[in-house]
Amino acid sequence: MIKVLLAEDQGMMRSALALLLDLEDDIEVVATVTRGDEVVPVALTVRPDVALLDIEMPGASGLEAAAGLRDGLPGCKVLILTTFGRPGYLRRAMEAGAAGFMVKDGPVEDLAAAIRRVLAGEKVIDPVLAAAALSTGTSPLTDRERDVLAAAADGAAISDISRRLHLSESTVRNYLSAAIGKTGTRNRIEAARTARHNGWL
Amino acid sequence: MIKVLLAEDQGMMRSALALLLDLEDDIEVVATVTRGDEVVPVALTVRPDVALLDIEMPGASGLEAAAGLRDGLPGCKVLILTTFGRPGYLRRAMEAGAAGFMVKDGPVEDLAAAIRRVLAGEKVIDPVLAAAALSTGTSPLTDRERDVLAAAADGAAISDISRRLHLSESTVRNYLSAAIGKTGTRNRIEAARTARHNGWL
DNA sequence: GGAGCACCGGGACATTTGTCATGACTGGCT
DNA sequence: AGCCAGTCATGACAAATGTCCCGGTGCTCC
Repeated sequence: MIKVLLAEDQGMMRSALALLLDLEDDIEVVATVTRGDEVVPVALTVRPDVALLDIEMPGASGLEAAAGLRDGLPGCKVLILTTFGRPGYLRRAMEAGAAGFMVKDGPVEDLAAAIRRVLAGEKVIDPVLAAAALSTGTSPLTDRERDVLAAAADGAAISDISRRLHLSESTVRNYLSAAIGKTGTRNRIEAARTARHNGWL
Repeated sequence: MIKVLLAEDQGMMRSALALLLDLEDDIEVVATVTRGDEVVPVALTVRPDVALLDIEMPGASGLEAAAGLRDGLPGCKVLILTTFGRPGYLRRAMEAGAAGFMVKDGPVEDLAAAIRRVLAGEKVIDPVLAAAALSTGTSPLTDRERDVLAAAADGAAISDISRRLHLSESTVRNYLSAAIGKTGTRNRIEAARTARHNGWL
């Protein structure tokens, strides 16, 4: 019996997946959590064989949770399940020690198959996405550029960002300008869009 | 037997819902579509009792599809199913003749119950959301303000927008300024955010 | 026949944003 | 030691943005 931990914040998706996976003869969902920061503590008590993690979750992202599991429960295989096939997500998932990366596309049957395959030691990765991740390359943004761009993305003015990050306004402008240049865009809005699209944010 | 048409673009959610609804004794998913503009044509051939529509879909939104069904197949009840509980979405859904509005939260069991209730002639609406929709009120933006704000939201500069919408740059600035004022925000990014959050975009 | 509103545009203005050159400090790498 | 990248900062400048006037057109409603 394969013991699965399911982390997914959207209620309907969570309950649907749990029901459908339980229908499989060899799979048992032993725990479901709705927040990223609940993954590791719960996993430590229920000891699942596979953790199925959404990326966008409150508390902590699935990628952070994956890194936590690698350190805290190395025997547990991590399968990332996400809505968005962002190249940067895949890259970060692999760096966090994930064994598989699936997009919430394609039928649910694939999911059970993927669970069995990661448990058998295989890596499960969408080939289209893998190619995109390789072609897009790694994020060109430095940590600070990412911070500043993320802050700018939700409408903060230069002065707001400078206060939030304890930087001078000039510095913020420089980082923002660098981010715009590196993303090949023309303003902060476009820069934030492409960064998000590539999973760099 | 309740005949259901399911419109949902995300593969995993679509197949999961279809499977689970088919497990119900009195419900049968007679058609699934992945695009908003497929809803009406398919519905006209399969004649479902209930249409379960996602809002965010390629081709046409679920709200547009709902309006199309009201005109083309008035006997068919429309149940909107969406990720985002935006007040404006609910309002527009009701205006498009929807019989119910559900958020993709809460368990899947609710869905089957909602289907039976709309078929019985009831309106099914999340009470929390209904209150939010009433308190938020209708969109203060005029058509043009919405157009301009939507264009600005994905990074277009004033000059880009003026070309795209065949307006003078002065006019674009005026509309944008009006949108910022009406949303009570400080720049186009914040304005776009709150407009999106309220379902005004 | 006003009053009100959505629409479209112009001009002037202050503010914000983005660019560029420059420099200091740090830590890592060779 | 020299070199490079990342971090933080200044100042100056051009360009874009946002605000506030103003004017005109149509349309609807009372």
